[in-house]
Parts: sequence; C-alpha cells; structure tokens
Amino acid sequence: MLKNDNNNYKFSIDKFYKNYLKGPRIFNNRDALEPSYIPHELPHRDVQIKDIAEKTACALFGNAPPSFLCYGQTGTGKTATIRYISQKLAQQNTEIKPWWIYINCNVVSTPYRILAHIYNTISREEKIPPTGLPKDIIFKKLLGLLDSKVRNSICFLVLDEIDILIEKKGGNEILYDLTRLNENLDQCKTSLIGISNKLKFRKTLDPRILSSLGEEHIVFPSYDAGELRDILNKRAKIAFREIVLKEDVIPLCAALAAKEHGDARKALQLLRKAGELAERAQSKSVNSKYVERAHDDLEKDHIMEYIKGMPLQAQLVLTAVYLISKYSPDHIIISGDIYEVHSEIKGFIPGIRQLTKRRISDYISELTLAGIISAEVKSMGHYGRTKIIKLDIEIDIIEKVLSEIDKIQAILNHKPTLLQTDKVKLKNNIFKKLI
DNA sequence: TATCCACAGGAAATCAGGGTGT
DNA sequence: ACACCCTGATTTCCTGTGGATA
Repeated sequence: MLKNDNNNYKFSIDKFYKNYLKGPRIFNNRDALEPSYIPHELPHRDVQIKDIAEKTACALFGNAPPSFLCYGQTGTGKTATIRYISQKLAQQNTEIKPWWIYINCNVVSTPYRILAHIYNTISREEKIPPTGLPKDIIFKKLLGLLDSKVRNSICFLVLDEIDILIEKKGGNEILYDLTRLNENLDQCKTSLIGISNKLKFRKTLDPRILSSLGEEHIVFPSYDAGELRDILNKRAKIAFREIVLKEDVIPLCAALAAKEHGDARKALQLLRKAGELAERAQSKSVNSKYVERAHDDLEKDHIMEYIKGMPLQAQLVLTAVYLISKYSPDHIIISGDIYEVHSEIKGFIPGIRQLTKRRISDYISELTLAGIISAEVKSMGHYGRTKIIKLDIEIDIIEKVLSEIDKIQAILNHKPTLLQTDKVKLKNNIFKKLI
C-alpha cells in the first residue's frame, strides 16, 4: 500500500519535517538579507547620507527641500539610503512629519498610475480607480488632497528607476507636472527625489525638468570588495546564527559581487542563497562550496524566471530560435527564419495570433537585451541586411524552462519544415561562406 | 558602379480590454 | 446606454542601409 508506482521509495512528509526540525539551523533572521531590509547603519555611505540629510533637513521646519537626483548602478545603496533617511527624519521630535511616497517607475509605469498611486497612498478613504478617469481630473483631485491632508507639511515623492519613466511616452510630461506641483499648492509643499542607475539619462531629460530636478545630484559609487565585505559582515551577524559561516564565505561573496560592478544586492543574495543551500543540505555550516553553487544557481534562476515571466508570444519567438538550433545546430539563423518558424508553430497553440515581421523584430531585440540570445546586424550583400541570431545560453537550460511552460511543451519536438527545404539549405551554405 | 535584397528600426495609428461619470 | 478615458500590444507606414552581384 505504501509502495510507490514508480519506484520503491516513498517520500514521508512527516519524517521530513521531523528531521528538518532536528537538523542544524543556519539562519537566525533571514530577513536581514532581503533587499527590503533597512539596517541600522549603512556602511560607506556617510558622504551621501550627510548630503541628503542636509538637503532635506529643512522639511522639519515645513520648508520645501530642493528636488534632486541620485545616481548609481544597481545595488549601490541608493534606495536603501533614501529609506534610511526617511526613517530618521520621521524619528525626529518635531511637529511636522513629512510624508514619503515611494514610487517604483518600473512597477507603477504610466503617468495615470503614478498620479493614482500618489493619491491612493495619501488618501485612506477615497481611492482612485486603476483606470477610467481623465488625467487632468486626477491631477486636480490630487492637488486638493495634498492641500487638505498634507497641510503644512512636506510631501517627498521618490521616483525610483526614473530613467524607465522618461523613456516612455508621456514620461517627460508627468515629470514636468510633478516638478511644478508646488506652484499650484497653497497649504503644503512637495519635493521630488529621482533615483536612476543610468548616468547618461539626463541627456534625454526635458530641459525644463532638468532645471528643477537635475541641478543637484548625488552620486553613489560602486562598492569595492572591501566595502562589500563590511556590509556583508554586518548583515551576517544579524542573519546567521553564530559560527555557522566559514571565514572564507563572506570574502568570496564580496569578491564575486565586486566583479559585477560592486552590486551589494547581489552580494546579499549570494550570501542568502548559500545559506539556503546549506540549510537544505542539512549542513551545519556554510562554506565556499555553497557560495559557488549559489552563484551558478542565481544566474540560472534569474534567466529562467525571466523567461517564464515573458509574454507567450515572446516565449514562442524564443522557442523558434530553440527549435532551429536544436534540429540544425549549424544553421545560420536570421530574422526571416524566426518569422517563418514562429508562423508555423503558432498554429499549434490555440488563441495565438499571427505576428508581423515588425513585431517579431521587436521581440528579437528584447531577447537580445535580456542576454538570452545574441543578434548581430550583418549585411549579406545581395541576400539582404539582417540579424544573425544565436542562443546565448546553454540549450539545455532553454529546453528545461520551455518544457515547464504548458502551452509550449507540446511543440518542443516539432522539427521546423523550414529546415527541410533545399532552398534554405543552399542559402545557408552561402551564408556560411559569407561569415 | 548601379542595383537590389531583406531586413532594421522610428513614428503614428489602431485595437481590445480594462474602466469612468452621467 | 453613451461618450469618453488609459494602457499595452500590435499593425501600418515608412525611410534607411551594407555590400555581393550583374
């Protein structure tokens, strides 16, 4: 009765939990390694903290602080510093408590939603619906709300990943509107704080915005390995139980993350993942082997998650690349091939429409940007100008992810008819010589 | 040397699907 | 029911282009 059909082994969940509880414990407080955790001190960010504190201090007297920008690559502590300051500001014993509205422009990605998000964060009762109203109405409502609710205080609007907002249409307009909020407010003041990881994004900024937002900016340099070690040490003390970390673990995490432009978030992720792997292996301690495995895993996890999160059409485009590489590894893949194969396989999936070449071209660009494939524009003379496309990731990994997507799973063994025509084979031979 | 292929990739328009207030 | 709003995905239309070939 207990016998499993596939093999003689049966997983006993009760036994598992029993062992788990008896087993060694690694973590004390794993939250300390989460990106959302705000530590009591931020090592190596004194200059920035001082700068921002000086800029924003006047909020405590009800004066409007200047708007400013924070630059720095991912994981250099921009967001953490802002959150830290907001916390400290709130702890001061004054009558005026500034409001902080945090907006991640990658999540709250359209002008309408930004206004709605600000409104809904301030207003407890009346919420603005996720869509439907005209923007200018919301803008007026927001002004009214700010004057009544934030009365005599300051409202900080933190726009994280502001560069993404600018790239979109309407991004400059909404930003301009936000910088001009104060002109329309009587009872309160607002202050904008932009956070960006691209230094060059100022060039695409509307000059009117630049004058009010871009005059002052604070740069967050990347951490070096030594600084990362300090950060990790502080967090590890909170996160892990004593003595579980072997002494080479933190230096290794720091070194690996330092290679990637000194990304502290990555370093912390690495440390956490290593701890989790050790825990799962019922190990008493975390050693460098786990860090190395965590490093590999994180790369893969990241890519796999990304692929799973893509729209189905994008997944199909990737499937097209996969199928060609699988059945004809030496085939030189060009955009037209992807289009053909996509048109073919889309027929096997209900509810999927035919796409134009233009759209496919966009998906190819997206996949390239994500580092999943590489595409190089090349002119093949009389055979036109196109992109030469290659998978940038081991094909096994791609296969694994795609097979986990229900709708696509069924077509993974479909050999594209394109590869079987003599015309294509001939053309491919010419391409080989041209490259 | 002119030609011409097979696209690249920008800009604007369109469509469908979520909503609104009246 | 109606006129209208916002968004994201896609289409339509378009101009541009590197280099092998005739």
